Amino acid sequence: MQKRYFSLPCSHPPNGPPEPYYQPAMTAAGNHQASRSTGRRLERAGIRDVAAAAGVSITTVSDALNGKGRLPDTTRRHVREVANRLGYRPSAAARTLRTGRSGLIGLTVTTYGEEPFTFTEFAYFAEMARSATSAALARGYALVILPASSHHDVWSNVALDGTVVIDPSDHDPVVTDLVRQGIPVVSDGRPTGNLPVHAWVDNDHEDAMRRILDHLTDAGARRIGLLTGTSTDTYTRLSTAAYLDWCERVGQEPVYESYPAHDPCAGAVAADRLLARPDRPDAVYGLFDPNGTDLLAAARRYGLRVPEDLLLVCCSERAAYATTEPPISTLSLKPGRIGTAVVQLLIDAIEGIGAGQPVQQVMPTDLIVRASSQRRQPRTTVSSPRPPSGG
Amino acid sequence: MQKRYFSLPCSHPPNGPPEPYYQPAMTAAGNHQASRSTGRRLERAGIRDVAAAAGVSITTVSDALNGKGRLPDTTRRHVREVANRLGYRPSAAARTLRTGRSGLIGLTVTTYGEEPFTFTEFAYFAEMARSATSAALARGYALVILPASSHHDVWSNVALDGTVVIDPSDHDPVVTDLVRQGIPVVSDGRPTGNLPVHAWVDNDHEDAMRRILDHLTDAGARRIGLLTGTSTDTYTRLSTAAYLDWCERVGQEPVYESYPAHDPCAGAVAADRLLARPDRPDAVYGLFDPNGTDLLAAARRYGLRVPEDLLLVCCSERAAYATTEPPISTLSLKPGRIGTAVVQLLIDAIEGIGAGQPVQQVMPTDLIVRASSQRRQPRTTVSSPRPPSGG
DNA sequence: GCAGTGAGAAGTAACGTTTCTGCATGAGTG
DNA sequence: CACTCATGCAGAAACGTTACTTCTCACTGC
Repeated sequence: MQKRYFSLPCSHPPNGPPEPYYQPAMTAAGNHQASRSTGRRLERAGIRDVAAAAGVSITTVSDALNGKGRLPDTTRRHVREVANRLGYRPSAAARTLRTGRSGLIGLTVTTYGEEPFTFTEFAYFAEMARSATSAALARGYALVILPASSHHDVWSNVALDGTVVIDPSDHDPVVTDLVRQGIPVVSDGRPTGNLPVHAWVDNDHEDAMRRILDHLTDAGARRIGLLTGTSTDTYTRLSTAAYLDWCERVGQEPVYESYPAHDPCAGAVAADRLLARPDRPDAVYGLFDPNGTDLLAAARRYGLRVPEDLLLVCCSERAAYATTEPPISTLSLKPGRIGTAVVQLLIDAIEGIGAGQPVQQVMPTDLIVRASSQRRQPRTTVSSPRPPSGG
Repeated sequence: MQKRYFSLPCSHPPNGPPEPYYQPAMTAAGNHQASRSTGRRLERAGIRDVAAAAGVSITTVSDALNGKGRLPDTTRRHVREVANRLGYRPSAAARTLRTGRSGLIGLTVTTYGEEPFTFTEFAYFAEMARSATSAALARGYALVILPASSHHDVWSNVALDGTVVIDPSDHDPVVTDLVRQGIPVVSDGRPTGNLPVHAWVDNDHEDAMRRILDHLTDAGARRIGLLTGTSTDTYTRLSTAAYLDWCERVGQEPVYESYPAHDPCAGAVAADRLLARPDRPDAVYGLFDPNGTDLLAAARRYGLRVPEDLLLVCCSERAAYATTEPPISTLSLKPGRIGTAVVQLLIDAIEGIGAGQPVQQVMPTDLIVRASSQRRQPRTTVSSPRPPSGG
């Protein structure tokens, strides 16, 4: 026991708080150590040491600490006290090897460049990761952050009970490999292609689109434009399809511009293009996080007032949109709820709850209405609606 | 191989993409399985199966795959091919148990409430975590997110090679326990008390404070106020001390208000208090992330123009401060660099590089000067400096 | 012809748990 | 009184690696 303290920069005395049942217990560990030829570094007390010190078998120690077996409370308490006194910590590796459970969940984010996180979806990811961590912890699991397209080494070096994948790409090799190994995978976002995930959680993007378009119409919009992406992920696809669908239903000619969503500059250019069109929309919804500022800047360049001349909504989790001039209405995907749901489904799959049935869970979104999409503002004089410039 | 697919909600045919070298290889695993009495779930190929299939011993397999031992390239290649064909993945748990290395690093964030992340430092934490993850991955380690004051269970359930602690509190029980187990701990932020971390990384807060105060003076400030915290963490302590020191040196009466930094509302109140004082400062530095908006709002309430009547700087990583009206100068702690440095030090300690000497590393900060702290603005007419209202 | 050498590979003991099985003992039954 | 049966515990076999030691040749130099 003292030896352990010698090598540590620890200033308090080697004798801990007074404990009952004190015996020269570490001698057992000492003998044990002496019997082993390999001199390892800092010797931690193992289950054997506890068993020897408590005068029972290792079976009894294991059972006592794990609440299993048929043991009277006296034995259980005694073993626990001894374990405590020796500072015994079970080896996670040994337990994992034996039980096949590591208590570890992978959190995988798709990477666009070298860095493991995408910046475009950062606020979303941050909140999602936060809630996922919370949810996992609450059920006794910890999250390991892993990049989707990493060196394979890292992936195979960590024992995962399951993995959460955010926006998996088509035929993601990592996901396929994990599933092939029998490791449950749950994705945030509908998997494209036929990626064999066990479950997924996604927002109801079609419903969200309809609600936004209706909201803009209610606010007086006559021609609603869309800023969308060229990529083929489900979010973009579903949203754009819902927009086109809505246009057809209400009889509006679609007015949209698409750009590669992962290119931060392209958004501003596309926003400009959209407002430069002869059939300029009097309301725009931007599918991606930076579109709010992009559109606001473009509107300024064209001398358009928001919301008087142009109504604006964008999909984002950024708190900053509450304090822009004017504040911009946003659609929140509620990443916190998603993160929680994904983790719950994954752990259910890991623990065999729900019979391993694949599950799809569609989550609602939140439309946060701010000044940018309201013609009638509470604290302002009512401005008469302006006729749209092109129709 | 087919059996594995049966239990999966996988819609594509059981035969994957065409693979070279296909043989009924799983029979090896099958026999292996048959020889064992316990019928476990999905059988993964183990090193034994590879050895049997390749017609060599498990030692040879291990050596071939790990690049060790004395093996001719032919054997090595052969073993690798067989391993590949069987889809062999070494068991991380077994490796960890045997080698004592898990390749896992804990990332611990102090929690104020129930949630594992602090919101106040969120932009800082996000960037720090991102870069720490990158740095760890680059050296073959993965990060596990763990809350500082969590159920002890989670901590002892994961085999950690080391831990990064962000802003450890006084005598943190988790840190003390980890160190007692001989697990290297490196902290972001100087440890308070005599917490026995192996190394720490921190910004040069005194230097930062001096630079900011000098900058504000250069911009015309006559009386510089400080918005600071009541807590006793080193950041607050060092910064406040440096401020007082500077005041004494230049002969200015200190003008500061402190508030509990973890209370989001208190900041706005304290900002108000600061500007309501009879000896109102004509420049303010806010130590915490939200202080920029707090102070801007307070200035508006008092009819003070920024930067004409009040110069403003605050310590934050928020990108949003670049687009406020006016844009606010910020001090960036460069969390990316910190995250990288912390991880490097930790992995050095884990791998025994640097002889286990405790290391302290002080990192520079970045002052990002924006309109809020410049009386002379590039694109504006020069406004004559106003006399400070109180002195 | 024979010890010496070194390559190539096999044998086997750990690593620290959990869990299955088994062995006593004593109390309750017909 | 033989019997079941529950209780309290111990023994030992995994779990899947890695690493240390040993073995077998074939080839060298003397």
